[in-house]
Amino acid sequence: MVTIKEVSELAGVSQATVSRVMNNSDKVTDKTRAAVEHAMQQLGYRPNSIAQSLASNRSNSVGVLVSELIGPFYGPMMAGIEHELRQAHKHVIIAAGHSSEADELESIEFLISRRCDALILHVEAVSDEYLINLCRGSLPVILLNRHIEEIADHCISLNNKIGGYLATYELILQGHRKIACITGPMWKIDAKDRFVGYQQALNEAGIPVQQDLVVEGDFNELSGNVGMGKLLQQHPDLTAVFCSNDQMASGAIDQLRQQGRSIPEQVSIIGYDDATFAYYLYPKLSTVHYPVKDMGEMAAHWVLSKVYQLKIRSLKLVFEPYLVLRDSIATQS
Amino acid sequence: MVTIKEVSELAGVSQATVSRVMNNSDKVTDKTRAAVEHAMQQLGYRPNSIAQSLASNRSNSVGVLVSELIGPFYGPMMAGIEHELRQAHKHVIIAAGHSSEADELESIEFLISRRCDALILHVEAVSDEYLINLCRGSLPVILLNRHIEEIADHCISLNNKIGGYLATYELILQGHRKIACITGPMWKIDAKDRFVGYQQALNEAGIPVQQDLVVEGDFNELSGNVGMGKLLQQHPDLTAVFCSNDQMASGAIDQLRQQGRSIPEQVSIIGYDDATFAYYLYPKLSTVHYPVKDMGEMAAHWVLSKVYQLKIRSLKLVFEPYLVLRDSIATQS
DNA sequence: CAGAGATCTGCATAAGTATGAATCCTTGTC
DNA sequence: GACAAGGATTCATACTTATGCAGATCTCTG
Repeated sequence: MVTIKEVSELAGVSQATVSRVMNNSDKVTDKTRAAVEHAMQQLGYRPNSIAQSLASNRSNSVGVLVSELIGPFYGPMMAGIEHELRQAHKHVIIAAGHSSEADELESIEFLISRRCDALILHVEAVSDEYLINLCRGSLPVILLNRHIEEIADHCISLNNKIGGYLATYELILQGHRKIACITGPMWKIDAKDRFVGYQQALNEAGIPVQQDLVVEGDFNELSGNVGMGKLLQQHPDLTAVFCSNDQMASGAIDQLRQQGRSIPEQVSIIGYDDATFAYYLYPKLSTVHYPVKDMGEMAAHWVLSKVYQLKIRSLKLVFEPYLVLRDSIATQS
Repeated sequence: MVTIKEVSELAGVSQATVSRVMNNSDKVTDKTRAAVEHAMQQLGYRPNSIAQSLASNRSNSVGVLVSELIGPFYGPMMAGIEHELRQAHKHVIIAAGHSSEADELESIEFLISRRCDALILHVEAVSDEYLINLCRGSLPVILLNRHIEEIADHCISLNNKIGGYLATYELILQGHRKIACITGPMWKIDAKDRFVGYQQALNEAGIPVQQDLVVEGDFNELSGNVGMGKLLQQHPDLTAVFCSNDQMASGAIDQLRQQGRSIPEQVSIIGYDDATFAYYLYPKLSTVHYPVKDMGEMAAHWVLSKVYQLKIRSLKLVFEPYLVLRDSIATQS
């Protein structure tokens, strides 16, 4: 590998000058710059970024930890992050946490030991306390899809209340009154917020919230299927269901179809997340779009601005979801 | 940050000894080892992996380039790679190429300049020549999902002929005789091979291959939709279709439904890839499973064995797909 | 107990770049 | 032509760890 030294010798300057040419930090004459650049060309010089990192105490790499690499979330998120960071010539080092606390902690250690300049975390299992502590440290950390009040300025999250509200409001708007809800696991703040939005929309429309129109799922498909079964048993006359994510919506659709109910003619369905497969469901699922990619981009922007001093137009920390209307909702008269 | 020096001072040994304790390369007395480890504990020492890399000329990182981060493919692939490499404490640096030659080339440069110990590439746009050259260099490179004869031992690929064969064979087995095919773009070797498998299965069954039962698509949904339209126009009596990927299968299903054909009762469909959404289609799509995750794992194994001298049981370079039968195929009598 | 041999430890240097301090050179002024 | 001012360049050192070689210590044998 050709080093800065060889370049300097060929160009007839010192190593320091070559370094300065690369970082165009200090003033360099056009003439010497040209000479150096020519020498670099000629030798096919590539700076050794490891050595750069050691000397500058900057690794130029950002660690990204996601709870799961598989699933509809990770792709768009990573795409957003990678795209933005790369333009700034920063490296993305990834790690997966597999939704287990031990794994997530280990992954964070792993990334720290790699001397990442910043961390973008999409974690589930790790405790608030740990994260608060982490953020208080010297290593810049941004949390994706998680909101912790004490370190709110380190959190990029989605306003799930609005999402739940929008979904329910749309159903109301289409004339539905008997609107069921299959929630996510209520210990998850996301699930809770979405449910809050649901209640709020009903309240505003003067429709009482009936406890037995609400079933708690676990964000997996099967629970949507089972939940739908329960709901139909108790309320055969319901006309619409808000599912707290698309997986459960898919399960619910299966159950409805099994019972011979047509969608959306007899029962309207709305999901949440706008996962890739939502489009492929039949009928194509109307849902609440979760702007994961935008949020990934924003996390990258945050890092670029806080860590690498790039000027960023604006930093938005709380995102708002929006409706994606497809074919799973019908007007109820 | 606490360095090896501080550790050595606290432990009362030299830096070299501390280094040896970490790498347990040379013999170290249990006593001194204990002293050193105690000191490390006490100071909360974390080795600086940047410095390690510089000194050892090993970055312990593997560059992974994928053409697209979004899409059903890369999640499982990345998961497979990350999982295996992490167990060996290697870092994964990712880059996306966006299916453009310039971007892919730049990404490769980018990863090389990061001094990756090896590269795992999933590229589309870059030429064979370039890759052959790259593989001839000193940096270990493995190609995922691409087969180039000259460097076959650097390629992990899927036997697409078998896949096409299996899919078609299954349709024949279910009694179908009038089997159409929506291929991918024929300049892609994958698409071609899948089609070859289709032809072979028909030949073996003594069914003539009819050119007007074959339509060329572009792997996107719309082309499946359009292609299906054409096929139905010319052959209203066809009973089965082999689609060269799941996206096109989805498009074909839409078209069939639009024309009031029931699936699988009137027309059977089989896809290819087993993308996540295949399960969510209606009817749940029977398809050919593409073992992306396994292939990602194998790429990681390859790297671990070639670059880091880990012992790996076996290296498999050509994978075989298998059928996943769900609800989109019916028996034809 | 001497001495050979084996085992362990320390010294010194190397890896490639960044950067503050010091020096050199250029330019302009009188 | 001398000198100052300021810009361009170089010098020297730092960043942190790995490792060949030499030296130190220990173990065992005769």
